[in-house]
Amino acid sequence: MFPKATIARFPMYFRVLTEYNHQNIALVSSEEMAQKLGITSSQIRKDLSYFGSLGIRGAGYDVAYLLAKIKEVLGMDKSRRLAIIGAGKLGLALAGYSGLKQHGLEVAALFDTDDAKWGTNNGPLPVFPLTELASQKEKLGMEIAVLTVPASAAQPVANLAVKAGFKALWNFAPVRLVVPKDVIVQYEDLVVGILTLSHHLARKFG
Amino acid sequence: MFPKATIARFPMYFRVLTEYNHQNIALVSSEEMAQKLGITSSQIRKDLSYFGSLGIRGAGYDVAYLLAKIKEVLGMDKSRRLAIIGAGKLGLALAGYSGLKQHGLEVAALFDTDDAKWGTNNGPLPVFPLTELASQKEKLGMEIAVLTVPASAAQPVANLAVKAGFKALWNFAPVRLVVPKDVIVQYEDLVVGILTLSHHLARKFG
DNA sequence: GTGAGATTGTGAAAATAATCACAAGGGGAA
DNA sequence: TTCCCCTTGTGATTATTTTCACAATCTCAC
Ligand SMILES: NC(=O)c1ccc[n+]([C@@H]2O[C@H](COP(=O)([O-])OP(=O)(O)OC[C@H]3O[C@@H](n4cnc5c(N)ncnc54)[C@H](O)[C@@H]3O)[C@@H](O)[C@H]2O)c1
Ligand SMILES: NC(=O)c1ccc[n+]([C@@H]2O[C@H](COP(=O)([O-])OP(=O)(O)OC[C@H]3O[C@@H](n4cnc5c(N)ncnc54)[C@H](O)[C@@H]3O)[C@@H](O)[C@H]2O)c1
Repeated sequence: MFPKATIARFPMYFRVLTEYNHQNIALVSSEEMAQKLGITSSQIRKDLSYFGSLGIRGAGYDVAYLLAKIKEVLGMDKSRRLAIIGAGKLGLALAGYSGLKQHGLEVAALFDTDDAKWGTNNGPLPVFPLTELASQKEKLGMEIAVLTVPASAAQPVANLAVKAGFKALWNFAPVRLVVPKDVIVQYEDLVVGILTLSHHLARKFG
Repeated sequence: MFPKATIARFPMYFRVLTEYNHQNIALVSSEEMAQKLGITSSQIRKDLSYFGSLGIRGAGYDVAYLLAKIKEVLGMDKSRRLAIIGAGKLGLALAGYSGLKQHGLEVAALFDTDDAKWGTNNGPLPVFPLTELASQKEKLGMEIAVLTVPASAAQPVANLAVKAGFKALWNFAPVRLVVPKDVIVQYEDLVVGILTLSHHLARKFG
């Protein structure tokens, strides 16, 4: 129903709308948002048109209403709970990232095979042995598994997550995962962004 | 010359080719790579066709040669040095990420305004006061500035980076930056990935 | 050297995404 | 109410990306 490219822009819209909301601005035009976001206003209108007709001609969009709609389509209307598997450098950084909560995403627990990491010494969040993944999933109601383990561990960990009942995996390891087709995997490859920069530098300067 | 979408897949190709190389496999077919990567072989052939004709019909692609070509186009033939600005949770995770070096990217130093972070107590890398950005850029030969500062600091920090002569910024703060048009900004919005998952979960389950 | 089998390279077609351009409303002043 | 101004919503157009399909041509076994 919503194009992928449109879904990918909604988080950005969510953030500027939240800002307008805090400033008690009730109406905002596509042109105003476009300026702030560095994209075209027709892009915004086209994206929002997939909701049906929710703007007010001559005036703009109702900030609070649009915000509610975007939250709904992104599944932010109820808070979703995450399990972070791999309490290493990246896993702990994500666990302490306030941006997640601001988008309705709550890290409920971390998991690791290293017993030195177990317990609550790493901050407010508990680190459990990986063997407890399935039981804690039920207890804490977690829906999304975040994979921040070394590449070599990613596939076995994914298998465990699938067996534990996770239907959505957010994978930071640079590895393609094989999973049943009712399980969705979102790959996060940070190297792409910086190598794109490197590519442009190489073209321009050498 | 190379489509954006193609450039975005090169890092992935680079990794499987490196793997084949370590296994002393000299030739690889597009179908073999495709299987491993979960994409179509025609996608791979089309991507590689922008180099001109470098495969061997009936046999496949020369792993070492293809690797060299991809390195070249991604600017990995010489090692590029990075400055990480913001020695917080994410900045330190990136500083300790071995994947960067494996792709020819070397973190040379971190910068922070917080004097408690200055020095070399955070590991092998020095953390400098932000005021030294320009001078250290020259001394260490850094080309890319990585912004891992709070959203509110991102624009002022970007201004400093531009003034220091950086022509490429890798920005993790959820903020659009205004920069001169000879400066490239690559935005990294981690929330997009996980909200895409959340969206799918909401469609499927509610 | 020849033929069978494999794999590339690439035009053409299809799918997806972005931009354009303007008719259709809605707001608000007088 | 009427008229003017503003902004949406969207069909049409253009751009980009992916997929298809197969001729071209290379390898290798014999
Ligand atoms: N550090 C970064 O900034 C960064 C950036 C992008 C991608 N990544 C990727 O994220 C992953 C983690 O990177 P990192 O830098 O945090 O590494 P890390 O070594 O700091 O952390 C990995 C953690 O996973 C744990 N672990 C190992 N095997 C496990 C298993 N089978 N089950 C559960 N836990 C296990 C380890 O004990 C460790 O705590 C890697 O795949 C890396 O490529 C990291
Ligand atoms: N933590 C994550 O996993 C994560 C994920 C995605 C995006 N981000 C984004 O990355 C940025 C940093 O996040 P974090 O979690 O590392 O925060 P953090 O608070 O741990 O680190 C921020 C660091 O920036 C420093 N700083 C503040 N103002 C500065 C300035 N003007 N110049 C230089 N340094 C300055 C602080 O002293 C601190 O060390 C934020 O914009 C956040 O939205 C973080």
